[in-house]
Amino acid sequence: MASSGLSIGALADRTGLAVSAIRYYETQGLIEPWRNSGGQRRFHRADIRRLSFIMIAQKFGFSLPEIGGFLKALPGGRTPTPQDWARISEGFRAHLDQRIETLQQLRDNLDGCIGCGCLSLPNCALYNPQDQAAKKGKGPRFLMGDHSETENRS
Amino acid sequence: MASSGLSIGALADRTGLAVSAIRYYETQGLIEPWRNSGGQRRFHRADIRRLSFIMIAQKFGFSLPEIGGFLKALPGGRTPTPQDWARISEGFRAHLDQRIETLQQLRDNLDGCIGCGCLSLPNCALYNPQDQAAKKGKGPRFLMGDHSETENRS
DNA sequence: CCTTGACCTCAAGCTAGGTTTAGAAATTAC
DNA sequence: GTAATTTCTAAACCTAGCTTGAGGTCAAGG
Repeated sequence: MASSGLSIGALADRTGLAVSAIRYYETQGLIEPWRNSGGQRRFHRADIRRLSFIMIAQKFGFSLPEIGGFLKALPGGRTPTPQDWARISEGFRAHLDQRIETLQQLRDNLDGCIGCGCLSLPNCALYNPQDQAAKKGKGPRFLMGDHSETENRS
Repeated sequence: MASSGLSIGALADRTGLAVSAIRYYETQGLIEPWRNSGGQRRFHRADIRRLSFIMIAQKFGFSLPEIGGFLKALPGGRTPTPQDWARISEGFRAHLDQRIETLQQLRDNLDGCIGCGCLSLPNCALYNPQDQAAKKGKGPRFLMGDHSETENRS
């Protein structure tokens, strides 16, 4: 019966995505359906998983191009195996750990700034233009110059 | 000399922000300059710190409306003291911890999915529509229905 | 066969967070 | 006092990630 692929509507139902979103992902190269004789898109059942991966990665804050990069690790020409998915998920997890660590570093720097009570130190790690905080010595951009704690208005 | 407030350009120089960005923040209610006799914006020196807080909070991924919410905790009518800033930073930190924890929970759920190798369990915590993952029992949206691991193409 | 619903393409619209541009007025520098 | 710089407003434009709408086609059911 359904041996000739899923319609876009069926895929939308299975994933919870809007039809328009799936079409958009196609324009972004994240999914590549084929067409039936009438020109309608047809999807592999494995694409359900592919779209689900996209949704999950978005939850983690990755952009569509980044997600496309992850998906390139999947084999072309055959249906990905569970092992393929496990491999891509591990690579994904590494990026994720990186992201969490960066946030934690930023938070710890914030703690330091709460400690000093100023939020305005020129050498405050939070003002480093790189997300890699606390890279002291590497020409920290002088974002804050206001260091008088008790100025008055008017 | 400069006792009547900072011009927008001076503030831009002190913070590293673009002049246009500062004006935009004003339209979003994040900063409220007064006007001089010629109609030009004038800013308090304390606004340097305010803008820096905005920049930091953005690094952490908060939206401008969220940041506006944090800033409402600052006193109106007087220049915020270091203590004021320490207080707001602590509230901010709580949101931040929450955000990190949510990410970690998601990551741990991903680990579970790597473990099961499927990425397609209907009860997988990652498919919960809420960012609060792992809320089993609360009618998890059935996002994935594909559970045959070895289907073939064509 | 004929209707209805799903699907097609293309273009425009939307939110967030801004930047750019244009023309005019204010301020600063010499 | 003039020239250069800055600032002003308003509107248009930009990217990401979509949604909506118009107008037309395809597919499935009775």
